[in-house]
Amino acid sequence: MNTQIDIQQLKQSPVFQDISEKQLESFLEDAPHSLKSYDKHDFVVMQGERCRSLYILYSGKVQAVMTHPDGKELVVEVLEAPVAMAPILLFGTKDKFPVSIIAMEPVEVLIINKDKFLRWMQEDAQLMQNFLRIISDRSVWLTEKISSFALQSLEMRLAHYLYFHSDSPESQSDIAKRLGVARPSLSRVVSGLVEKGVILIEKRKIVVPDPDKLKTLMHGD
Amino acid sequence: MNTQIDIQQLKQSPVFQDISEKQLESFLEDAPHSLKSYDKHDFVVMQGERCRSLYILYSGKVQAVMTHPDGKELVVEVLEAPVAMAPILLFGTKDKFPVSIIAMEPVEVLIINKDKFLRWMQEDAQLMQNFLRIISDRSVWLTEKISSFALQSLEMRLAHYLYFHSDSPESQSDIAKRLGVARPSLSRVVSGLVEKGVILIEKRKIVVPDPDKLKTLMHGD
DNA sequence: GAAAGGTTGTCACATAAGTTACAGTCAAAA
DNA sequence: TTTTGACTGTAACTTATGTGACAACCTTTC
Repeated sequence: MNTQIDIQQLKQSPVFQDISEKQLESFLEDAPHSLKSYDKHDFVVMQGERCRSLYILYSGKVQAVMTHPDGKELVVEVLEAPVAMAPILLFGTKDKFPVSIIAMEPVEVLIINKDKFLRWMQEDAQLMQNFLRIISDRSVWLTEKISSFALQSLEMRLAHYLYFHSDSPESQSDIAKRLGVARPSLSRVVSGLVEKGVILIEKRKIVVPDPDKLKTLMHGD
Repeated sequence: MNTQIDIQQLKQSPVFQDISEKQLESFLEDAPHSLKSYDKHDFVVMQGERCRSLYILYSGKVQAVMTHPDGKELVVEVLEAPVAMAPILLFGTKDKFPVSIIAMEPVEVLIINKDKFLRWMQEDAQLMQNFLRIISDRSVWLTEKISSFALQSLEMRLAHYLYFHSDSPESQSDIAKRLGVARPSLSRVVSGLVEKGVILIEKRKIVVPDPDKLKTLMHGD
């Protein structure tokens, strides 16, 4: 199977950090791989689906979403190309996606044979190290996320979120999904922060004049 | 530094699964390591502390606890020897413990030089694979945990907890800490389950006559 | 420019969980 | 046995968040 992959593009991904172009190129020539396209709103992967390949987001932007039987949903993270999509599943005991992956815009996904990749990784110390760093950092990030859900109020979580996403143009509905709360609940807390003078609303967009004010709210007043 | 380490004991740990005794022995002879003892209630590690060694719980039982400024706390997990204590920190970008580790009984911790261990891991494919499996599985577990905190009611989480811990003799206060809620709130939900006939209380201990009944509650009625 | 569809603010109400307090019960220690 | 301390049930009250609904507004499309 041969597709025209831009090595330069791929090299930007943390998985291939400090891997030479030559190596990457020769690996791709050797390993079976394919490039799949998806339209906006398509499900790239459904929660619970089996996975026995390495998925790399080659272009575009996707959401990782957890859905619960009763309809509630949580947007766990947003991924932008180029980045590995579920590195955990390569080595874990379970091989089912814990989240659904949904295209937020037209998207291309590079699917690479798992066994070939494993072998390559065992030969290339740098690649292995990249991989270990990625999933280790991910674990730390997940642990902190648990802490925020279990121990922090919505106001703290919103402050935290805005502090790190002050520039992004997300709607309040979207932010609500990322924080796992109902939209009116979020709106209420947003109004609260406006009254406190921490944020302002301009043309329906949340503006943060002074991020330091948010910081004081992030760990409890 | 030489301490009398029982190789048999250590071999039971998932990190050293399918590693031969000989190898383990010769590694320990080569690598600097030490064995530290802690009493019940001691802090083995404080949240935020730096870590540049491999910590292996050699004997005893510890809790991993997250504490928040306002006093709320969450017992993230309970670890029983022999098991690696913070495998994430070996390869991640951050090197600070995201949780405190507290001894639940007298405990011994084996502290091994990180660089030696890394080198060993790069030489031994089996060890590397064990390690990858452990942190991958951990990520899946953390992801599911986030889902339960963000999307599930306390009743669902309690049902889930009891389903997997029906035999353990934990007090309600302890369970409350594991679920990250106030003790009276948990007591209320426990009473609710008793009324529903799903569990019963015998001598202050929660008894689960029929785990299948719990299962139906785990994912929302 | 009108229509359609999505986004926001807000309200009234319902439910879930936190807080504080206190009394009853059990179990270990003296 | 008595005492002490920890654990439990529960009550009254507060606070946080969810639910459903609606009108106002903005943006895109026709």
